[in-house]
Amino acid sequence: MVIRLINKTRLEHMTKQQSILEAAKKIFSEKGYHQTTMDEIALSAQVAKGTLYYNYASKSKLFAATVTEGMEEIMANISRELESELPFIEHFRLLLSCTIRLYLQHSEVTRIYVNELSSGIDNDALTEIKNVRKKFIGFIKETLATGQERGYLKPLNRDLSALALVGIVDALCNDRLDSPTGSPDDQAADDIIDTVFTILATGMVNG
Amino acid sequence: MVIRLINKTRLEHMTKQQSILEAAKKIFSEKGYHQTTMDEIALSAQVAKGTLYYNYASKSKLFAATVTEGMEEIMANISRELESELPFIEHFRLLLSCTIRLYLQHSEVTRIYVNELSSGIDNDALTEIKNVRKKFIGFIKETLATGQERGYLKPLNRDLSALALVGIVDALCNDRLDSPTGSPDDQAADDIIDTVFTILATGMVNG
Amino acid sequence: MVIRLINKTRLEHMTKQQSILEAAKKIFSEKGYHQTTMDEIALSAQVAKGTLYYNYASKSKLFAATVTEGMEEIMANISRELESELPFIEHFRLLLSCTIRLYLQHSEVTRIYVNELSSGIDNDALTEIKNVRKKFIGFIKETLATGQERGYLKPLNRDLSALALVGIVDALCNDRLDSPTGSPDDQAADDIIDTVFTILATGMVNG
Amino acid sequence: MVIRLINKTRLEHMTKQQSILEAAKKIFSEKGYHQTTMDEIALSAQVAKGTLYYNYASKSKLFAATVTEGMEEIMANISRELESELPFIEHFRLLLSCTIRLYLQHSEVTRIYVNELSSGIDNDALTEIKNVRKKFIGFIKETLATGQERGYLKPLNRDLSALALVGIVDALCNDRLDSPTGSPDDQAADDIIDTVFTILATGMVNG
DNA sequence: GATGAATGAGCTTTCATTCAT
DNA sequence: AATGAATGAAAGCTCATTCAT
Repeated sequence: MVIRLINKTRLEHMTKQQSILEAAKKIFSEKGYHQTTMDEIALSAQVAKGTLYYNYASKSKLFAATVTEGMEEIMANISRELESELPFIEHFRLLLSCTIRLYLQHSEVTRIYVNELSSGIDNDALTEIKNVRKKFIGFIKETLATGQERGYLKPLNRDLSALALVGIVDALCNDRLDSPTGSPDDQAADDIIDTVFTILATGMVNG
Repeated sequence: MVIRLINKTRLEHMTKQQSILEAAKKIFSEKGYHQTTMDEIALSAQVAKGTLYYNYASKSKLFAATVTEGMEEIMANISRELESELPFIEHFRLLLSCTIRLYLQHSEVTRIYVNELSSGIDNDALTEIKNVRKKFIGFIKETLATGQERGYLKPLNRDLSALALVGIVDALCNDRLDSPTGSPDDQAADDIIDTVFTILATGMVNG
Repeated sequence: MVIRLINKTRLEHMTKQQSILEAAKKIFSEKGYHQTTMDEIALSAQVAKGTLYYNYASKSKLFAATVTEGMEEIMANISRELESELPFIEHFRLLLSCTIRLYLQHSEVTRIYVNELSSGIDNDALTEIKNVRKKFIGFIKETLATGQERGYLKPLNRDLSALALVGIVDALCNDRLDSPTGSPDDQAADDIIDTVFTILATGMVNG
Repeated sequence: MVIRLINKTRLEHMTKQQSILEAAKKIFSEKGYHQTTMDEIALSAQVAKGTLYYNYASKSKLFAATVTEGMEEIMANISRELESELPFIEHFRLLLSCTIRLYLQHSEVTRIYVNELSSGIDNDALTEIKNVRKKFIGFIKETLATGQERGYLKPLNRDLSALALVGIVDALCNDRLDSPTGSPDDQAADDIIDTVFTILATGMVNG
């Protein structure tokens, strides 16, 4: 078992809580929920195992905290980037492009988020995670709703549309992160953004 | 722990292999890979635990066999339904509609397929499962390729397009299966088909 | 930590269930419920730890089984010895004498039984143990009831009388077993029997 | 986990030592030694966990202190009530009645005292607790000795007699405290006192 | 082919105790 | 005198897998 320790000097500037969360994010992302042990996280965060439990009631709570914290950061970032006033279609493109970019950038969290939504986490924690997902989809839905109200978007079922958007993004980003090259280069991100935008904006069918 | 046994008279017409696979499908689908134990599967299939290992080398191999067999049946069904000669756009709609219908119909398998692609299955078995997914996406890609070659579809990146299609279908069907109403009624399926078709064919943006 | 293994040749004539129960009886008696670990019992019974759990659902269930089985054997023995037809007062003395003798003989079980009735065993198991105690007290009550009905005994509250009898026996036997000399010799048993009989039959106060 | 805090205004009039002892008494009595954690005691006593260790070297020492302090208070009370000059038989009845009354009144301490004499407390502390018990029995023995010397009581083995007395009182009071009605009412106490007095004074046998 | 008792490595979790502040 | 974050040894329990029958 190879455990890469978090860079020492970074650790010194973190509280234990932070370094636990950091370590958890990394290892959950690499190995998935069930193949990650609390021992590994403790080792990687350079704290005693008891310290994990002093800060988080259980493995699943730590997991939920990891995902929640990570996704909320992503959502906050997207929100910030979308604040500018732009024509709707530009706005829509921006939504897609920054979502995809942040998905790929925060690959550790999103990998967990996309892949581990089921798989035997206890119910409390699972509920918490599903709530983040709902929040994220609700967030997308708002933009779509605005577009529909102003007549820019077709009056499709909003829930399904938002789900569709998220589904595309999940699938493409996850495949990208799974492919052997590893680090998401800009070229790949641009390809994904273009394809997703074209499909969602104008569909696949010609003229 | 409630284990619903498979209907007795059905069991009598099955080989042990089949009843194991049947039981595995049901339980993996209900509880996910990690929360399913070999004891439960044996109990539900009404065979001894040793018999599981007599037929499948390990839990993960049994899991892989379950998914593979299930998805291949779905793919065969889709192929069969697509054999008729139709104008391309009708063909495309048919692809979507029967994919979605079969996804919802075979909810046990597809639930597993969508949710458990990561999560700590050993590598051999994981590879096998990923191969089924590749096969499925390749299968979608073919139809898209035909459409592009004949000029019906825009010349988008084919891999990404196929992934996008599968991603939308995964997301919408899984959400449907997850929602409290439980049994997938036709109304819901039709909604999904319409929305997916509209989006993929003509996009979300108006005129 | 010193674990005395059960005599090898005896082990060969036992089923694993029996040797587990035997080992559990010995170790629970020596160290009490909480200081006994499942590892120790497994080691002493010469089975794997998993085997304990294959046969008993939990530590507390194993404990309950140990006490129940042991006490029921004692009760069966007392019953057998009381079958003869004797004048009531002889019968009463016999009840006391064989109870005390068997308490001291089966010191492993009775030590557990007297000392561990509270102390944090989970509720299911605790209920089971308390039921054995009730059964034992009920058993004593019957003899007292007979004596009262026939006019040999004073019409005292039967529950309290039975409790009193058991309380005296518990206290004296337990003190005896606790005292450094260890092995309960006949002299001590006879002293206890005489004292208990005198007190319970005729009281402490002089004529 | 429900922790009832000690009444605030009472707390203000106590030293930390006292409030720790008070909290310990309550919680040890409710849950037994092993199911009580130092966290709970600290919480209930409204001090930090470190403060527990500042005042008592270990959990078992705190436990021993709790029992010792409580039992010594009971013994002091009994002594005080027995100071009056009475005919021996009245004196004997008074010994029983005030012992039983105080047992039931101080149910928190006596419950601990009766139930937790074994169960894995470390040896130093255990010795201390056993000493209190010896002291209590010695205390009873004195009264019995006086009675024997003056010819009021039969010349039975004094140790065993004292043990018998304590055994009866333990068993009846503990059963009473364990029974669902909860609060020990006077009726119950009187029943116990009468029964115990009759049995110990004149025995169970008629005429 | 089929069985199920037996295994033991490995996991999460608990909690008395310590010690820098 | 008092604190409470941090510790880590130790425990109960799970379950995929094996193998004698």
